[in-house]
Amino acid sequence: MEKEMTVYEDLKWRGLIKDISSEDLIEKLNNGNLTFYLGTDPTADSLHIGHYSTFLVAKRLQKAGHHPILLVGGATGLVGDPRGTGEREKADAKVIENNFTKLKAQVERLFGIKCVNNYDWFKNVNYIDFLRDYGKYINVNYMINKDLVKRQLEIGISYAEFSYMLIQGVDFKYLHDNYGVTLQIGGSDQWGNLTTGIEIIRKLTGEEVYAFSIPLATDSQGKKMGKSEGNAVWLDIEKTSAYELYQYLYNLEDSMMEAYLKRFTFLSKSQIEDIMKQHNEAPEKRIAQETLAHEVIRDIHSEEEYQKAVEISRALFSGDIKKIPTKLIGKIFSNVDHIVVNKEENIVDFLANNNICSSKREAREFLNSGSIYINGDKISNNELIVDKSLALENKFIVIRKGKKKYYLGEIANV
RNA sequence: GGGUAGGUGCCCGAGUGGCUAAAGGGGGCAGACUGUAAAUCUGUUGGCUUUCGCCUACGAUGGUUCGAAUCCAUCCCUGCCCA
Repeated sequence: MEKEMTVYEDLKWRGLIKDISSEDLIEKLNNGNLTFYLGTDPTADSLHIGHYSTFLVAKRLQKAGHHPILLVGGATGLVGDPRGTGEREKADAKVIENNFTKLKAQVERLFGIKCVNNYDWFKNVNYIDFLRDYGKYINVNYMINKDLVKRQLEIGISYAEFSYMLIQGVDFKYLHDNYGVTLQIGGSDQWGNLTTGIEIIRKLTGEEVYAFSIPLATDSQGKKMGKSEGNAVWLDIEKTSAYELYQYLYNLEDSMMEAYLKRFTFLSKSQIEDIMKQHNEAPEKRIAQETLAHEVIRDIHSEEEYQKAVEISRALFSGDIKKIPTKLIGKIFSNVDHIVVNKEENIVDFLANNNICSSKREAREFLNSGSIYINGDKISNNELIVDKSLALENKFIVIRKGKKKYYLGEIANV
Protein backbone atom coordinates (compact mmCIF):
# COMPACT_ATOMS: atom_id res chain seq x y z
CA MET A 1 0.00 0.00 0.00
CA GLU A 2 1.28 3.41 -0.85
CA LYS A 3 1.02 6.07 1.73
CA GLU A 4 -1.81 8.48 1.06
CA MET A 5 -0.55 11.86 -0.08
CA THR A 6 -2.04 15.04 1.31
CA VAL A 7 -3.87 17.38 -1.05
CA TYR A 8 -0.88 19.66 -1.20
CA GLU A 9 1.60 16.84 -1.68
CA ASP A 10 -0.50 15.44 -4.47
CA LEU A 11 -0.67 18.78 -6.31
CA LYS A 12 3.02 19.32 -5.79
CA TRP A 13 3.82 15.85 -7.07
CA ARG A 14 1.71 16.45 -10.16
CA GLY A 15 3.70 19.59 -10.86
CA LEU A 16 0.69 21.82 -10.42
CA ILE A 17 2.06 24.31 -7.94
CA LYS A 18 4.52 26.97 -8.94
CA ASP A 19 4.23 29.85 -6.52
CA ILE A 20 2.37 29.91 -3.26
CA SER A 21 1.52 33.13 -1.46
CA SER A 22 2.06 31.82 2.05
CA GLU A 23 3.18 28.61 3.73
CA ASP A 24 0.04 28.79 5.84
CA LEU A 25 -1.96 27.83 2.81
CA ILE A 26 -0.57 24.28 2.79
CA GLU A 27 -2.33 23.41 6.01
CA LYS A 28 -5.56 24.99 4.84
CA LEU A 29 -5.47 23.10 1.57
CA ASN A 30 -5.08 19.84 3.40
CA ASN A 31 -7.96 20.59 5.75
CA GLY A 32 -10.53 21.32 3.06
CA ASN A 33 -13.57 23.58 3.07
CA LEU A 34 -12.03 26.64 1.46
CA THR A 35 -14.05 28.61 -1.05
CA PHE A 36 -11.76 29.54 -3.91
CA TYR A 37 -11.98 30.92 -7.40
CA LEU A 38 -10.21 30.95 -10.68
CA GLY A 39 -10.77 33.36 -13.49
CA THR A 40 -10.78 33.33 -17.23
CA ASP A 41 -11.60 36.04 -19.74
CA PRO A 42 -14.24 35.40 -22.38
CA THR A 43 -11.87 35.83 -25.28
CA ALA A 44 -13.30 32.73 -26.97
CA ASP A 45 -16.52 30.75 -26.76
CA SER A 46 -14.83 27.61 -25.45
CA LEU A 47 -11.98 26.63 -23.19
CA HIS A 48 -9.03 24.93 -24.83
CA ILE A 49 -6.63 22.26 -23.69
CA GLY A 50 -4.30 24.88 -22.25
CA HIS A 51 -6.99 25.86 -19.74
CA TYR A 52 -7.83 22.29 -19.00
CA SER A 53 -5.17 21.48 -16.44
CA THR A 54 -5.93 24.64 -14.51
CA PHE A 55 -9.59 23.71 -14.34
CA LEU A 56 -8.65 20.21 -13.32
CA VAL A 57 -6.84 21.70 -10.36
CA ALA A 58 -10.14 23.27 -9.37
CA LYS A 59 -11.76 19.89 -9.78
CA ARG A 60 -9.08 18.23 -7.66
CA LEU A 61 -9.59 20.79 -4.91
CA GLN A 62 -13.32 20.28 -5.15
CA LYS A 63 -12.84 16.55 -4.65
CA ALA A 64 -10.76 17.36 -1.61
CA GLY A 65 -13.67 19.21 -0.07
CA HIS A 66 -13.12 22.76 -1.26
CA HIS A 67 -15.66 24.91 -3.07
CA PRO A 68 -14.79 26.32 -6.47
CA ILE A 69 -16.20 29.37 -8.23
CA LEU A 70 -15.36 30.31 -11.77
CA LEU A 71 -15.14 33.97 -12.55
CA VAL A 72 -15.61 34.78 -16.20
CA GLY A 73 -14.31 38.25 -16.85
CA GLY A 74 -17.10 39.97 -18.72
CA ALA A 75 -15.67 43.26 -17.46
CA THR A 76 -11.98 42.44 -17.65
CA GLY A 77 -12.45 40.94 -21.10
CA LEU A 78 -13.55 44.33 -22.32
CA VAL A 79 -10.36 45.86 -20.98
CA GLY A 80 -7.85 43.21 -22.06
CA ASP A 81 -5.07 41.76 -19.95
CA PRO A 82 -1.46 42.61 -20.66
CA ARG A 83 0.39 39.73 -22.29
CA GLY A 84 3.80 41.29 -22.46
CA THR A 85 3.73 41.11 -26.24
CA GLY A 86 1.68 44.15 -27.14
CA GLU A 87 -1.69 45.76 -26.78
CA ARG A 88 -4.74 43.64 -27.43
CA GLU A 89 -7.40 44.48 -29.97
CA LYS A 90 -10.43 46.10 -28.45
CA ALA A 91 -13.00 43.38 -27.88
CA ASP A 92 -16.56 43.58 -29.11
CA ALA A 93 -19.08 43.70 -26.26
CA LYS A 94 -21.57 41.47 -28.07
CA VAL A 95 -18.96 38.81 -28.70
CA ILE A 96 -17.86 38.92 -25.08
CA GLU A 97 -21.43 38.42 -23.94
CA ASN A 98 -21.96 35.48 -26.23
CA ASN A 99 -18.68 33.94 -25.14
CA PHE A 100 -19.65 34.29 -21.52
CA THR A 101 -22.89 32.38 -22.05
CA LYS A 102 -21.14 29.53 -23.79
CA LEU A 103 -18.27 29.29 -21.33
CA LYS A 104 -20.65 29.24 -18.40
CA ALA A 105 -22.59 26.35 -19.90
CA GLN A 106 -19.41 24.48 -20.74
CA VAL A 107 -17.84 24.85 -17.32
CA GLU A 108 -21.01 23.90 -15.51
CA ARG A 109 -21.39 20.79 -17.61
CA LEU A 110 -17.76 19.75 -17.57
CA PHE A 111 -16.63 20.57 -14.09
CA GLY A 112 -19.82 21.33 -12.21
CA ILE A 113 -18.41 24.64 -11.11
CA LYS A 114 -20.53 27.66 -10.27
CA CYS A 115 -19.93 30.57 -12.59
CA VAL A 116 -20.05 34.33 -11.99
CA ASN A 117 -19.42 37.34 -14.19
CA ASN A 118 -17.48 40.32 -12.92
CA TYR A 119 -19.39 42.55 -15.29
CA ASP A 120 -22.31 42.17 -12.91
CA TRP A 121 -20.56 44.09 -10.17
CA PHE A 122 -18.49 46.37 -12.33
CA LYS A 123 -21.14 47.68 -14.69
CA ASN A 124 -22.46 50.11 -12.11
CA VAL A 125 -19.19 51.07 -10.49
CA ASN A 126 -18.54 54.76 -10.68
CA TYR A 127 -15.07 55.64 -11.87
CA ILE A 128 -14.37 58.15 -9.12
CA ASP A 129 -15.58 55.74 -6.46
CA PHE A 130 -13.40 53.06 -7.94
CA LEU A 131 -10.33 55.24 -7.69
CA ARG A 132 -11.19 56.31 -4.14
CA ASP A 133 -12.15 52.91 -2.85
CA TYR A 134 -9.43 50.85 -4.47
CA GLY A 135 -7.05 52.96 -6.54
CA LYS A 136 -5.98 54.82 -3.45
CA TYR A 137 -4.67 51.65 -1.88
CA ILE A 138 -2.46 50.42 -4.64
CA ASN A 139 0.83 52.06 -5.40
CA VAL A 140 1.82 52.47 -9.02
CA ASN A 141 5.36 51.39 -8.19
CA TYR A 142 3.91 48.12 -7.01
CA MET A 143 2.01 47.64 -10.24
CA ILE A 144 4.92 48.64 -12.45
CA ASN A 145 7.09 46.01 -10.87
CA LYS A 146 4.81 43.16 -11.90
CA ASP A 147 6.55 41.04 -14.45
CA LEU A 148 4.00 41.26 -17.26
CA VAL A 149 3.65 45.00 -16.91
CA LYS A 150 7.38 45.48 -16.76
CA ARG A 151 7.82 43.56 -19.96
CA GLN A 152 5.10 45.44 -21.73
CA LEU A 153 6.33 48.82 -20.53
CA GLU A 154 9.19 48.45 -22.95
CA ILE A 155 6.87 48.16 -25.90
CA GLY A 156 4.08 50.36 -24.67
CA ILE A 157 1.03 49.65 -22.57
CA SER A 158 -2.25 51.51 -22.52
CA TYR A 159 -3.80 52.78 -19.33
CA ALA A 160 -6.61 50.27 -19.79
CA GLU A 161 -4.37 47.23 -19.78
CA PHE A 162 -2.29 48.66 -17.00
CA SER A 163 -5.45 48.91 -14.91
CA TYR A 164 -6.37 45.31 -15.57
CA MET A 165 -4.68 43.91 -12.51
CA LEU A 166 -6.42 46.43 -10.31
CA ILE A 167 -9.80 45.30 -11.62
CA GLN A 168 -8.85 41.71 -11.08
CA GLY A 169 -7.71 42.53 -7.59
CA VAL A 170 -11.07 44.09 -6.87
CA ASP A 171 -12.73 40.91 -8.14
CA PHE A 172 -10.99 39.00 -5.42
CA LYS A 173 -12.19 41.53 -2.87
CA TYR A 174 -15.75 41.28 -4.15
CA LEU A 175 -15.79 37.49 -4.06
CA HIS A 176 -14.18 37.57 -0.64
CA ASP A 177 -16.92 39.85 0.69
CA ASN A 178 -19.85 38.20 -1.06
CA TYR A 179 -18.94 34.54 -1.33
CA GLY A 180 -16.37 34.08 1.40
CA VAL A 181 -13.60 33.34 -1.06
CA THR A 182 -10.18 33.10 0.55
CA LEU A 183 -8.11 31.56 -2.21
CA GLN A 184 -7.47 32.32 -5.83
CA ILE A 185 -5.69 30.01 -8.22
CA GLY A 186 -4.50 30.74 -11.73
CA GLY A 187 -1.86 30.13 -14.36
CA SER A 188 1.66 31.20 -13.48
CA ASP A 189 1.40 34.12 -15.90
CA GLN A 190 -1.35 35.44 -13.63
CA TRP A 191 0.80 35.55 -10.52
CA GLY A 192 1.04 39.32 -10.51
CA ASN A 193 -2.73 39.63 -10.69
CA LEU A 194 -3.27 37.06 -7.96
CA THR A 195 -1.01 38.82 -5.51
CA THR A 196 -2.55 42.21 -6.23
CA GLY A 197 -5.88 40.86 -4.99
CA ILE A 198 -4.24 39.65 -1.82
CA GLU A 199 -2.67 43.05 -1.34
CA ILE A 200 -5.95 44.89 -1.82
CA ILE A 201 -7.79 42.69 0.64
CA ARG A 202 -5.03 42.94 3.20
CA LYS A 203 -4.96 46.74 2.96
CA LEU A 204 -8.72 47.16 3.02
CA THR A 205 -9.72 44.61 5.60
CA GLY A 206 -6.53 43.46 7.25
CA GLU A 207 -7.48 39.87 6.46
CA GLU A 208 -5.10 37.41 4.94
CA VAL A 209 -6.21 35.55 1.85
CA TYR A 210 -4.21 33.21 -0.35
CA ALA A 211 -3.22 32.32 -3.86
CA PHE A 212 -1.16 29.78 -5.65
CA SER A 213 -0.20 29.62 -9.28
CA ILE A 214 -0.11 26.65 -11.60
CA PRO A 215 2.72 26.21 -14.10
CA LEU A 216 1.51 26.55 -17.65
CA ALA A 217 1.36 23.31 -19.60
CA THR A 218 4.17 23.32 -22.11
CA ASP A 219 5.92 20.97 -24.48
CA SER A 220 9.56 19.98 -24.11
CA GLN A 221 10.61 23.21 -25.82
CA GLY A 222 8.83 25.23 -23.17
CA LYS A 223 6.18 26.38 -25.60
CA LYS A 224 2.60 26.57 -24.45
CA MET A 225 0.77 23.47 -25.53
CA GLY A 226 -2.56 23.38 -27.23
CA LYS A 227 -2.06 23.98 -30.92
CA SER A 228 -2.70 21.33 -33.51
CA GLU A 229 -2.25 22.12 -37.18
CA GLY A 230 -2.29 25.76 -36.27
CA ASN A 231 -5.66 25.49 -34.54
CA ALA A 232 -6.29 25.54 -30.85
CA VAL A 233 -7.43 22.27 -29.33
CA TRP A 234 -10.82 23.15 -27.89
CA LEU A 235 -12.82 21.35 -25.25
CA ASP A 236 -16.00 22.00 -27.25
CA ILE A 237 -16.70 18.94 -29.35
CA GLU A 238 -18.23 21.13 -32.06
CA LYS A 239 -14.92 22.93 -32.45
CA THR A 240 -12.53 20.04 -31.95
CA SER A 241 -13.95 16.59 -32.56
CA ALA A 242 -13.14 13.68 -30.28
CA TYR A 243 -11.14 12.23 -33.15
CA GLU A 244 -9.02 15.36 -33.47
CA LEU A 245 -8.52 15.48 -29.73
CA TYR A 246 -7.51 11.84 -29.76
CA GLN A 247 -5.01 12.48 -32.53
CA TYR A 248 -3.61 15.47 -30.70
CA LEU A 249 -3.07 13.52 -27.50
CA TYR A 250 -1.87 10.40 -29.24
CA ASN A 251 0.85 12.34 -31.03
CA LEU A 252 2.28 14.11 -28.03
CA GLU A 253 5.96 13.55 -27.50
CA ASP A 254 7.31 10.80 -25.25
CA SER A 255 9.45 13.02 -23.10
CA MET A 256 6.44 14.84 -21.70
CA MET A 257 4.22 11.83 -21.07
CA GLU A 258 4.79 11.47 -17.37
CA ALA A 259 4.16 15.15 -16.77
CA TYR A 260 0.99 15.07 -18.84
CA LEU A 261 -0.41 12.00 -17.14
CA LYS A 262 0.09 13.66 -13.79
CA ARG A 263 -1.41 16.87 -14.94
CA PHE A 264 -4.34 15.80 -17.08
CA THR A 265 -5.61 12.65 -15.41
CA PHE A 266 -6.79 11.54 -12.00
CA LEU A 267 -4.68 8.40 -12.10
CA SER A 268 -2.79 7.66 -8.92
CA LYS A 269 0.94 7.78 -8.42
CA SER A 270 1.32 4.01 -8.60
CA GLN A 271 -0.86 3.76 -11.71
CA ILE A 272 1.17 6.39 -13.49
CA GLU A 273 4.44 4.81 -12.45
CA ASP A 274 3.21 1.50 -13.80
CA ILE A 275 2.15 2.99 -17.12
CA MET A 276 5.43 4.82 -17.54
CA LYS A 277 7.34 1.64 -16.84
CA GLN A 278 5.47 -0.18 -19.58
CA HIS A 279 5.79 2.78 -21.88
CA ASN A 280 9.52 3.09 -21.51
CA GLU A 281 10.00 -0.59 -22.29
CA ALA A 282 8.34 -0.15 -25.66
CA PRO A 283 7.80 3.52 -26.44
CA GLU A 284 6.67 2.75 -29.97
CA LYS A 285 3.53 1.16 -28.56
CA ARG A 286 2.62 4.51 -27.08
CA ILE A 287 0.91 3.09 -24.08
CA ALA A 288 1.23 6.38 -22.26
CA GLN A 289 -0.31 8.37 -25.11
CA GLU A 290 -3.13 5.88 -25.39
CA THR A 291 -3.84 6.08 -21.68
CA LEU A 292 -3.72 9.84 -21.71
CA ALA A 293 -6.11 10.04 -24.63
CA HIS A 294 -8.49 7.59 -23.01
CA GLU A 295 -8.58 9.39 -19.67
CA VAL A 296 -8.90 12.86 -21.09
CA ILE A 297 -11.50 12.13 -23.76
CA ARG A 298 -13.59 10.12 -21.36
CA ASP A 299 -13.50 12.96 -18.84
CA ILE A 300 -14.22 15.71 -21.32
CA HIS A 301 -16.64 13.91 -23.63
CA SER A 302 -17.54 10.30 -22.90
CA GLU A 303 -16.36 6.73 -23.13
CA GLU A 304 -18.38 6.34 -26.36
CA GLU A 305 -16.67 9.30 -27.98
CA TYR A 306 -13.33 7.84 -27.04
CA GLN A 307 -14.20 4.45 -28.55
CA LYS A 308 -15.41 6.14 -31.69
CA ALA A 309 -12.20 8.13 -31.99
CA VAL A 310 -10.13 4.96 -31.64
CA GLU A 311 -12.22 3.20 -34.23
CA ILE A 312 -11.88 6.03 -36.72
CA SER A 313 -8.15 6.28 -36.12
CA ARG A 314 -7.71 2.57 -36.70
CA ALA A 315 -9.63 2.70 -39.92
CA LEU A 316 -7.74 5.70 -41.23
CA PHE A 317 -4.27 4.61 -40.30
CA SER A 318 -4.58 1.02 -41.32
CA GLY A 319 -4.21 2.63 -44.72
CA ASP A 320 -6.77 1.33 -47.09
CA ILE A 321 -9.85 3.50 -47.23
CA LYS A 322 -11.45 1.16 -49.71
CA LYS A 323 -11.56 -1.61 -47.16
CA ILE A 324 -13.79 0.38 -44.86
CA PRO A 325 -17.41 -0.59 -45.46
CA THR A 326 -19.15 2.25 -47.25
CA LYS A 327 -21.88 2.50 -44.70
CA LEU A 328 -19.23 3.25 -42.06
CA ILE A 329 -17.59 5.99 -44.07
CA GLY A 330 -20.33 8.52 -43.52
CA LYS A 331 -20.16 7.87 -39.82
CA ILE A 332 -16.41 7.90 -39.52
CA PHE A 333 -16.09 11.13 -41.38
CA SER A 334 -19.09 12.81 -39.84
CA ASN A 335 -16.84 15.32 -38.14
CA VAL A 336 -14.57 16.24 -41.02
CA ASP A 337 -15.39 18.95 -43.56
CA HIS A 338 -17.98 17.86 -46.06
CA ILE A 339 -17.86 18.79 -49.69
CA VAL A 340 -20.73 18.43 -52.08
CA VAL A 341 -19.65 17.07 -55.42
CA ASN A 342 -22.20 18.00 -58.03
CA LYS A 343 -20.14 18.65 -61.13
CA GLU A 344 -17.05 17.60 -62.99
CA GLU A 345 -14.07 19.61 -61.98
CA ASN A 346 -10.35 19.59 -62.52
CA ILE A 347 -8.52 18.39 -59.40
CA VAL A 348 -6.66 21.69 -58.97
CA ASP A 349 -9.87 23.73 -59.12
CA PHE A 350 -11.60 21.23 -56.91
CA LEU A 351 -8.97 21.53 -54.17
CA ALA A 352 -8.87 25.31 -54.30
CA ASN A 353 -12.62 25.89 -54.62
CA ASN A 354 -13.42 23.70 -51.64
CA ASN A 355 -10.82 25.33 -49.40
CA ILE A 356 -8.81 22.17 -49.13
CA CYS A 357 -5.93 24.24 -50.47
CA SER A 358 -5.75 28.00 -50.04
CA SER A 359 -5.02 28.66 -53.70
CA LYS A 360 -4.56 26.89 -56.99
CA ARG A 361 -0.87 27.53 -56.71
CA GLU A 362 -0.82 25.63 -53.42
CA ALA A 363 -3.00 22.87 -54.86
CA ARG A 364 -0.43 22.24 -57.61
CA GLU A 365 2.35 22.31 -55.08
CA PHE A 366 0.65 19.68 -52.94
CA LEU A 367 -0.13 17.49 -55.93
CA ASN A 368 3.49 17.66 -57.05
CA SER A 369 4.83 16.80 -53.62
CA GLY A 370 2.48 13.84 -53.27
CA SER A 371 0.43 15.03 -50.35
CA ILE A 372 -3.02 14.58 -51.85
CA TYR A 373 -4.80 11.23 -51.63
CA ILE A 374 -8.19 10.25 -52.94
CA ASN A 375 -9.72 7.11 -51.49
CA GLY A 376 -6.30 6.14 -50.24
CA ASP A 377 -4.52 6.53 -53.58
CA LYS A 378 -1.84 9.13 -54.03
CA ILE A 379 -2.76 11.63 -56.74
CA SER A 380 0.00 13.28 -58.72
CA ASN A 381 -1.89 13.96 -61.92
CA ASN A 382 -2.80 17.66 -62.15
CA GLU A 383 -5.26 16.94 -64.92
CA LEU A 384 -7.44 14.51 -63.02
CA ILE A 385 -11.14 15.22 -63.30
CA VAL A 386 -13.09 14.91 -60.08
CA ASP A 387 -16.59 13.62 -60.55
CA LYS A 388 -18.83 10.79 -59.45
CA SER A 389 -16.82 8.17 -61.28
CA LEU A 390 -14.27 8.38 -58.47
CA ALA A 391 -16.83 7.77 -55.77
CA LEU A 392 -16.92 4.66 -53.65
CA GLU A 393 -20.22 3.00 -54.41
CA ASN A 394 -21.34 6.19 -56.14
CA LYS A 395 -21.47 7.97 -52.87
CA PHE A 396 -18.31 9.12 -51.20
CA ILE A 397 -14.96 10.52 -52.19
CA VAL A 398 -12.46 10.55 -49.36
CA ILE A 399 -9.84 13.24 -49.80
CA ARG A 400 -6.74 13.34 -47.69
CA LYS A 401 -4.32 16.25 -47.50
CA GLY A 402 -1.00 15.65 -45.83
CA LYS A 403 -0.76 12.93 -43.28
CA LYS A 404 -3.84 13.46 -41.20
CA LYS A 405 -6.23 15.95 -42.67
CA TYR A 406 -9.34 14.40 -44.22
CA TYR A 407 -12.27 15.71 -46.19
CA LEU A 408 -15.34 13.87 -47.32
CA GLY A 409 -16.81 14.53 -50.73
CA GLU A 410 -20.43 13.47 -51.13
CA ILE A 411 -22.00 12.96 -54.49
CA ALA A 412 -25.10 15.07 -54.82
CA ASN A 413 -28.09 13.41 -56.37
CA VAL A 414 -28.70 15.30 -59.54
C1' G B 1 3.73 70.94 -25.74
C1' G B 2 9.22 70.36 -27.49
C1' G B 3 13.05 67.08 -29.24
C1' U B 4 14.22 62.42 -31.23
C1' A B 5 13.84 57.26 -33.13
C1' G B 6 10.44 54.33 -35.42
C1' G B 7 5.65 51.93 -38.02
C1' U B 8 7.96 46.52 -43.76
C1' G B 9 4.77 40.21 -45.42
C1' C B 10 1.75 35.48 -39.87
C1' C B 11 5.86 37.42 -36.16
C1' C B 12 10.83 39.50 -35.62
C1' G B 13 13.83 42.09 -38.82
C1' A B 14 17.19 43.87 -43.37
C1' G B 15 16.42 47.13 -47.07
C1' U B 16 17.38 54.72 -48.39
C1' G B 17 14.96 55.94 -56.12
C1' G B 18 15.06 51.03 -60.89
C1' C B 19 18.65 44.46 -60.08
C1' U B 20 12.32 44.26 -54.64
C1' A B 21 6.84 40.14 -54.14
C1' A B 22 11.04 42.59 -50.84
C1' A B 23 17.65 39.48 -47.56
C1' G B 24 17.88 36.67 -42.92
C1' G B 25 15.54 34.28 -38.77
C1' G B 26 11.17 32.37 -36.34
C1' G B 27 6.51 30.28 -37.15
C1' G B 28 3.12 27.71 -40.68
C1' C B 29 2.31 24.09 -44.48
C1' A B 30 4.13 19.89 -47.34
C1' G B 31 7.83 15.86 -48.37
C1' A B 32 11.79 12.26 -46.57
C1' C B 33 13.19 9.50 -42.22
C1' U B 34 10.37 7.27 -37.97
C1' G B 35 6.46 4.82 -33.92
C1' U B 36 0.56 8.73 -36.82
C1' A B 37 6.40 10.77 -31.63
C1' A B 38 10.77 13.97 -30.88
C1' A B 39 15.14 15.48 -33.40
C1' U B 40 17.12 16.06 -38.29
C1' C B 41 17.11 17.02 -43.55
C1' U B 42 14.44 19.00 -48.11
C1' G B 43 10.83 22.02 -50.44
C1' U B 44 7.39 25.90 -49.91
C1' U B 45 5.21 30.24 -47.62
C1' G B 46 0.37 37.32 -51.41
C1' G B 47 -3.30 36.10 -55.67
C1' C B 48 -4.29 34.55 -60.87
C1' U B 49 -1.24 32.04 -64.57
C1' U B 50 2.15 25.37 -66.88
C1' U B 51 5.76 29.61 -68.58
C1' C B 52 5.77 34.84 -70.29
C1' G B 53 3.16 38.01 -67.66
C1' C B 54 -0.61 40.55 -64.86
C1' C B 55 -2.86 42.27 -60.19
C1' U B 56 -2.37 43.47 -54.95
C1' A B 57 1.28 44.86 -51.01
C1' C B 58 6.21 47.99 -47.00
C1' G B 59 0.97 52.86 -41.05
C1' A B 60 -2.98 56.36 -43.97
C1' U B 61 -3.87 59.95 -47.67
C1' G B 62 -1.99 62.98 -51.27
C1' G B 63 2.38 64.62 -54.20
C1' U B 64 7.42 64.59 -56.92
C1' U B 65 9.42 61.12 -60.76
C1' C B 66 9.70 57.66 -66.91
C1' G B 67 9.99 54.72 -62.26
C1' A B 68 8.93 55.01 -54.89
C1' A B 69 9.04 50.45 -49.32
C1' U B 70 12.83 54.04 -50.47
C1' C B 71 12.13 61.44 -51.85
C1' C B 72 8.30 65.46 -50.20
C1' A B 73 3.64 67.09 -47.51
C1' U B 74 -0.23 66.22 -44.15
C1' C B 75 -2.39 62.96 -40.77
C1' C B 76 -2.62 58.54 -37.40
C1' C B 77 0.06 55.29 -34.08
C1' U B 78 4.43 53.71 -30.88
C1' G B 79 9.28 54.02 -28.14
C1' C B 80 12.87 57.20 -25.76
C1' C B 81 14.37 62.06 -23.73
C1' C B 82 12.95 67.11 -22.05
C1' A B 83 9.08 70.25 -20.12
